[in-house]
This record gives sequence, C-alpha cells and structure tokens, in this order.
Amino acid sequence: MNSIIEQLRNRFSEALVAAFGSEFAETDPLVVPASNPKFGDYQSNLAMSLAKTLGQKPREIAQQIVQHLEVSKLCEPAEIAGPGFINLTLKSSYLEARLNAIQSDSQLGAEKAKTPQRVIVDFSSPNIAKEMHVGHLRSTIIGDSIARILEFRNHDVLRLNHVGDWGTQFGMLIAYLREAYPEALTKRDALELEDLVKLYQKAKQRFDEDEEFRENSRQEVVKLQAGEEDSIRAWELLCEQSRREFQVIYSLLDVELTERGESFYNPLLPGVIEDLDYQELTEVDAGAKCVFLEGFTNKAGEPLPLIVQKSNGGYNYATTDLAALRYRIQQDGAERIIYVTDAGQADHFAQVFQVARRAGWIPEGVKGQPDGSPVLVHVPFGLVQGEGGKKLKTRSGETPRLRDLLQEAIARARADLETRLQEEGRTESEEFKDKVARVVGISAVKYADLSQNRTSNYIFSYDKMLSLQGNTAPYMLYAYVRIRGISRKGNINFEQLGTDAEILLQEEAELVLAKHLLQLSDVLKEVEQDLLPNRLCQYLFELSQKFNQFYDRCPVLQASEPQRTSRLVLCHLTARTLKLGLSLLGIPVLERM
RNA sequence: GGGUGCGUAACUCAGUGGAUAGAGUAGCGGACUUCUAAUCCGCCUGUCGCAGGUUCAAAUCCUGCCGCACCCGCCA
Repeated sequence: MNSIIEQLRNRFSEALVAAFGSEFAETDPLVVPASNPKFGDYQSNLAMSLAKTLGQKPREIAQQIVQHLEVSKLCEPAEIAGPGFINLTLKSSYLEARLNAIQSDSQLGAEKAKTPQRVIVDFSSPNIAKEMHVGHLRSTIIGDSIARILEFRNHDVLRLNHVGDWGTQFGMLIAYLREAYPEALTKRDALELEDLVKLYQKAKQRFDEDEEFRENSRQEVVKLQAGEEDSIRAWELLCEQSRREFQVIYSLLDVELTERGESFYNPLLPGVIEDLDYQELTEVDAGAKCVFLEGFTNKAGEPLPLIVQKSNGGYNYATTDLAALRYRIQQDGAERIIYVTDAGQADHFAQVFQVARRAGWIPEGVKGQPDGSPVLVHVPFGLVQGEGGKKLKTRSGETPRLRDLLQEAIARARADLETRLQEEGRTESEEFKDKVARVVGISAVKYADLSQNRTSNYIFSYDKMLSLQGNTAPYMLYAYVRIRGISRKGNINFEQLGTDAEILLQEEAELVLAKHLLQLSDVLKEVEQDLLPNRLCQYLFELSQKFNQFYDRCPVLQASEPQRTSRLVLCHLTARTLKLGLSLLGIPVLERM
C-alpha cells in the first residue's frame, strides 16, 4: 500500500502531464503536508514554480492542474488559495478505510524497505580501562535507535562496538601493572574497574613524568604486538574487567552490540599499508608514512597528511579505521556504514573516507543510495553539557560516571513516584515501584537525548527530562498508560475487537488523531534517510498530544455504539503506534505508572 | 591562520525553498461527582546574529562580516 502522500504525488504528476504534456512527467509535483491545518492536509506548490516556464499566471496553472486532478476517492475537492497553492483535505471516508486496513497489519501500515541493505552501525565504542562517559551515552542511545529503526525497515543490520582495546595506552597500563600490582597480572578479579580507572590515571602520570617508564611502556607494546603470552594475558584481564562494567550499562539501557574492537583489525594493518602503497597513495614524510589529502591544508596552506604509519613503524587510529572500513566492505559486505560519534571527529572521518575512495575500496554500485546519499555516513552529535552550557560535572566537580548518572535518574524518578503515590493515597508493591522508576528514569534520559536534533549540543537536566509535563518520556508513557486504563476499567480486551470493527470519524479530535496515526510510515522512511531520531520523537509527542485531546473531548466507555467500538479501535491503534514508535527509540511501555 | 558546525520567544529547542515562523517550559487565567488532572483549554512573548545576493517565494540556498563551540602532523 502506497502512503497517502505518494498516491497524491502520482495523481499530481498525472494531472500535470494531462494538462501540459508529457515533458512534465518527471517534474516534482511538490506535494507536502499542509503548512497549517487551516489549509487542509496536503498542499502542492507546483503552480508557482511553473509560472515562468509556462508563461502563465500561477492561479491559472493551478486551475488547469485541478481540472485534471483525479483524487475524489481520497480528498474533498481541491481548493486554490493565495498565489496558487493547491490545498487538499482528506475525506473521512478515506481515512476510515485506511485505518481499517491498518488494524489487521502488525506493522501498522509502516512499509518495509523495498531493497533491504546490509548496514553496519558503529556506535558506543568506549575505551578499555576508562570509564564510559556522557559522550558514549549519546553515541549508544542514538546509535541504538538508528539501528532499531533500520532493523524495523527490514535492513540487515550489524551493530558493532568498536571498543578501544588496543594501542599504545596498553603498554603504559601493563607496565604500570607490573610495577604496582604484579598479582593482578595473574589473578582474576584482583582489581575492580574503579581501580582500573585510577590505575589508568596513575599510569598516564608515570608515562608523562618518567622517561624510563616511557621506555618500559614501549617495550610492553612491542611484547604485546608480538603476542607474548604474559602480555596477552594481562591485556585480556584488563579487557575482561572493563567489559563487565560496560555490560552493566548496556543491560540498564537494553542495548545489544557485537563487540569488535580495534584489536580485531590488528593483524590486518600491514595489508592496509601494502594496499595503499600498491595504489601509490603513500609518501614518507619526516619518517612517517602518509597519504596527502585533497581539500585539507595545514597552517601553511600545504596539503595535510593522513598519517597511516608512524615513524617508529607503529600504526594509529587512522590505520585501524581504514582497516575496519575495508573489512566491513570486503568481508561483511556492508552497503551502508554508519558511524555514530561526536562532531569533533568529522574531519577525521572525512579524511578516512577520502582515502578509502581513492584506494578504490568502495565498489561501483554501492557508491551511493538511489537518492544520492553516501554509503559511508558519519552521524555526528554535539556535546553533552551541564546547566548553563558548562562542562557536565558532579557536585564535587568530577566528570560524572555513567552508571551514577543513570542511577541518579532512576532515583529521582522513584522519588517523584513515591510523592505522587502518597498524594493519591495509593499503595504499590516494591516490584512495581522499582520497575516504574527504572523505566521512567532510563526512558527520560534516552528521550531527552533523542528528542533533540543530534547535531546541536545538548544540555543535560534531570529536572527537564523527568518533568511530567511537556515533550518528555513520562508524558508519552502516561498517554499509553491512560489507554491501558480504559482497557482495564471497561474490562475490554483490545485484541478481541476484531480487525473489521467499524471506524467512524465524526469529532474533530477523532479526525486529527486518525490523520496522525496514518503518518507513521512516512516518518520512519524519513528517519531511515536522514538518521535523525528526533523526527520520530516529534511524531510520537504530537501523537500523545492528539490522543490526550481526544481523551479529553471524546468519552470512550460511556459512548453508545457504534461510536464506542470505533473509539476503542482508535485507542488500540494509538497504543500500538506508541508502543511501536517508542520501541524504536529503545523505550518500553508500562501498563500503569 | 585554515576548516567544520551553530546563532530562532525570558529559558530549552523544532522548523522539508512556500501562505501570518512553531512547540515545550516558565508566567498569567480557566476546567476535576468523569476512562489516572502526570491531562486539557485560553492569554502573553520574535531585529529568525548583521549586511548584501539568488528566487515568483529565503529562518532555509550563496557571499561577506560579528559572536560561540569544536577540529587542524605521528592520541582516539
């Protein structure tokens, strides 16, 4: 089933050809949702754009298009307004038929991708032996949502956690471990991760201060690279402890990832350099092997190099990213690779992508999507800031640990809940309170992040995200809970309403809600392209608002038939749409709260 | 110095070349014998950073300027 807007586009194209000839068959019919509800539901801006080409007045052109426009099944008669806008309002009979069709569809009318792709979403990517921070939180939340949406659209998605589990910092860590905690090298669980983080800081300090320590560290790197048993064991120990700590966060967030860290690509790095050499892209400059970039210059205006092999023969992150990119295309068969990292890495990815293109690693046929968007996509996001746009920190002035931050959100949600229970004289079990607090707290954190355009910086505020009013997770969870309340109160099993229950749209609030329910498919397609989950958030917020208006104005259980059943169906469709939409944001629903 | 991004209501932010630029919050005023009022309704708030340009039409595209943030040779 084509979406409504696609059908209208086709009809406008046909009308255009009928009115002005086949040379306009490829002209974009410029059909968009109406800019204001008072103009109807959709509008075409075609007439103004053709005025010059056709040498006629826009309103006259609009007249001729409308004369040939066949939309009587979908819409009320088209209206021409202002300089030549063609406005369309959907018929309630058509909306009723569409809603009826959606009832029996487990996807609620949301279409699958016509050509599913093998997509890699690279997100989260914390560093071993370091605490995850708010930047990783953004990457994790946004990346997970993008992956969920693409999965829903039927793409074959590989979610990769490109953890920082290799590199020179391990030399430093192992050297310090040998020096300060030799027992940790052989005994499991001799260190907690918090110690590991402190250990990292101390090791870094030693590294910065002591030349002999620096040399030891370098030796450890060499041993590790050579695969010396002792060193590998130490490395695995460090990774294992970190991994367990990361898992606590991922479990709380309900995020699943396949770990494939930097170390995975280590054996492939020499081959990458060989390939670049073979393509004659590399030059040695000041001892380092470089690819000189097009369009990037240094302070003196000379081409900037991307260093792929350091003067000491070692490799750096650019090499690893190139190896990963090559592997993902050649071995994983990726057709679209999405990197969810902070905006500060934009240059780095642009450089790596350029080198990959010049090396010929991006085969013909996957150089771009049908719409021209590239196969390699950096999805950048802004910084997480504290109140007042300052760096986020705890009361004691430290960078907050992610685990604490999430626990704080849960604790605040719990406090809000207990206050409300007391006010309303309700008693609930501990299990209920735990569950509601956890869902509300975590959902609030996720939604606050996802609901903003990811490219801008984002100000983290518990008070705002947990607020019961406004564009927040609790507002939407509550809308869902209200619907479940109707089901309970009326002792109605929505699933048993049947898929052929009659829908009648009479009240304005019913029509508005119905129209919005039918937009889901278009929104998801948009997010698939633009990778902006805030569009989905906006849709769900508006859906909740429209449902609440309906709820306020249209009694459901007290209505008489056939209106009662019709409204029950609207409630059920809204609940299903909310549940599905929120699930694509990584947010579960609650029966009561 | 070069590059990238941002600049929209008191605050936090949406905004797809289209009509009178929108939400939420805060503020003010209403609506609960009702399916959970965690809701709904109304009012108030604008030099879309500034100046040009392209266009039938610009918050949106282009150029310059101002301000902020981030990046710029062997960290990731």
